[in-house]
Amino acid sequence: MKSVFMVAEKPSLAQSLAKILSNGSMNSRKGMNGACSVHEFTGRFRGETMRMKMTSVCGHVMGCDFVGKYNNWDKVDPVELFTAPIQKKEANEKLRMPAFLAKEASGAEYLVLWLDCDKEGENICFEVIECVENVMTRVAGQQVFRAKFSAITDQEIKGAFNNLGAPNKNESLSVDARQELDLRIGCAFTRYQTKFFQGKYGDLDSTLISYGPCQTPTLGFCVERHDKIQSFKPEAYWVVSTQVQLPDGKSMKLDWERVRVFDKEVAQMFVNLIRSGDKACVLDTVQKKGEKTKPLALNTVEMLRVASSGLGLSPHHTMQIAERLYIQGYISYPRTETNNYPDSFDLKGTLRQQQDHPNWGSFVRKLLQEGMKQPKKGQDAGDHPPITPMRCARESDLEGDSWRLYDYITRHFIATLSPNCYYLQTTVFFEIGSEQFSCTGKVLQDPGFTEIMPWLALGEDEEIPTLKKNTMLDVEEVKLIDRQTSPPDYLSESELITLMEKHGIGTDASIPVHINNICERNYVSIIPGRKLQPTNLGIVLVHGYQKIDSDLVLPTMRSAVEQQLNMIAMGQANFYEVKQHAIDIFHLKFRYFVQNIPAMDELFEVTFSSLADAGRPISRCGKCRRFMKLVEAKPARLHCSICDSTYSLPQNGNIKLYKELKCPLDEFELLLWTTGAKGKSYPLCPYCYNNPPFKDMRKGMGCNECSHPTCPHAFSQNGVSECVECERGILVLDPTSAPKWRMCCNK
DNA sequence: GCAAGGTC
Repeated sequence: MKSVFMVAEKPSLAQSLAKILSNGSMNSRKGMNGACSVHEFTGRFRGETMRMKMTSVCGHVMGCDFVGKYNNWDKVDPVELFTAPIQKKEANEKLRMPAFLAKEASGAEYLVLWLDCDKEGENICFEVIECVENVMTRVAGQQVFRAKFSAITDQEIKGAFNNLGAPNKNESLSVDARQELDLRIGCAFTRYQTKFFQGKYGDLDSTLISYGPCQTPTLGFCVERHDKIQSFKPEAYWVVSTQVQLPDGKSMKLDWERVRVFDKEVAQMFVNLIRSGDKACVLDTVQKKGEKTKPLALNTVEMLRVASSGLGLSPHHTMQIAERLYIQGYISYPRTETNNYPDSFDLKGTLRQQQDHPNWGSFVRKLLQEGMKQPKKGQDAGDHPPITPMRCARESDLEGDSWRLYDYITRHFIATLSPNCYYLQTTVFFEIGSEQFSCTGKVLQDPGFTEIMPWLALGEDEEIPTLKKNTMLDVEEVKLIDRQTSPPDYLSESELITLMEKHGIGTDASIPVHINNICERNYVSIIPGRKLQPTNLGIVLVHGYQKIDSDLVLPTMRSAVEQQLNMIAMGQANFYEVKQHAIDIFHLKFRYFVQNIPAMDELFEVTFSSLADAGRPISRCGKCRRFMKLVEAKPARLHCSICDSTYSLPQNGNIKLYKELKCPLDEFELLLWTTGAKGKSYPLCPYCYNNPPFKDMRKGMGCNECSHPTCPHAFSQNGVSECVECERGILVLDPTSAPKWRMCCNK
């Protein structure tokens, strides 16, 4: 019997697809890599009964990187990265994906690709083909097919299977081009900046001064807001505050139709005008029905916004929690752009799962009884259905933030099927001495969905009386109040997400990563209310780009590049030409940036202190015998101001002088690195650590004798260690025993 | 030690 090999983008999808295509009768087993499952069944394909095998990858099979020596920061000038050779390598070596695919596809006559229907998915199609084409059985005619589907429903999937096409090479090539561009540009700028500024300053407090086409514009948004705050000039303005007495004797404040004026004399004139009319005359009373609409079905970015502003959770943390809730079966797939339920979605069934819930069961039962409402019509991006609860969980089933996120997702889902919130709005218009005023009040009529999302509820009822036209009221007060305009606040995380989405910076899956990056690199700090306040480092970076080449930080840069790449995807432009053109432009931009780096450096100079001024003396240099300074700001390193040399150190630990012992090889004083909780420690020579003394020694090399992490031989990465025998001598690696190093005592 | 994009 012939066989068909099928591949989805992720394990969960392979399972759903196999279930549909096999009508629920399949044999499943774990694949050899432990991550992917294989589902087998028999079915009909091209008029024949065949063996079907459905499995998946885990996202991209391959990634790209520079070849060998170009990964060495010390041996390669970053400008070479624009022309350096690039290779594809396994995205995750542990998964052994190419081997797994080749093994499972072996002998199959047909390949059906069920990867996500976007450009990345198209690119993964060709990665899969590359892995399996040589192990398939050759038969006449088309052997490789592409399924195009827009929802994971019976009808859609079976329809796609009966109407297969071919993978789209152009779309895949546009992804190849993007990967290569991002790699060359990002790495060239990052390495250059990092080396330049870390070689000069001691208090940057970031292990990396990175640049990227997504992270840098993301930082740009935060600094833009900071600049607005800094350059804000408060302006004085005046408002007229008036109060009238109602027929029942109560007082009521009125809103001035002019709201405010920016000229004191004009304001005073209005006050005089108003005071000249002793009564307030009712011009009209208008009543209208107001409506607060329920939310759209939940997609990823909306979830991230709400989690940040409402739950105080970072996007990165939110995705980690959502991922876990998904794996445990509590919610649907959490990465989706779609905020419209597909027609086949079992809304009622999903709602019924929640009807016995202690927190919202009674609301759900009432909703089911009175008839749930149609959800609002949103956008279908063709990826996954909106994020919804998949089974009922109580507060005791989940912990802390997991519960809070599940609680939100479920309330949001219920709200999308609830009625809108209705209220009655009454506005009374007044005239006092030819100036107009009004007063508005809202009275709740039906809370609708706000009952399940109480934080969106209308405020307290503000009932105001309906007053007949021409009613005259006493004016109790006419006051001139002086105020000042206030600066905007720092950019909130949820505003940032909106800006990124609007400018096409990052994707639903990568937006949290970019935001996390600019926090971890210490370009911004999170202040209360999850607002992003740029640090000095973040500010001088962005201002520096603006001085040298503002394109580098412009939010339009990413979309401009993507537009070019879309030409490749649509077959309207040649892959090599477009890619080379973009590389050439950024190559020039890079050279220009390097030439003009003093413009950015001027900003660094006034903000940061030089390496020579930073740090505290700790140990003697083996060359000049003077004390070197330990620079403790990230990345921790040693600096000898006499030799003007910097020596990197192991990170994330404490560095102390080690018994004032000297390295027998180079006379540098030894240091002891210790790390907190587990109390790991080892002595090292700062020179040997950076310049391995023996051939074939690499940084971070473990024990080459027994590879045990606590074995004293593990110190071999530094070339020296305390002698385990006499505890007095120093062990050095014996190069005569290469390639198996051996320690020998110098005493 | 670099980017951004998939996903676990």
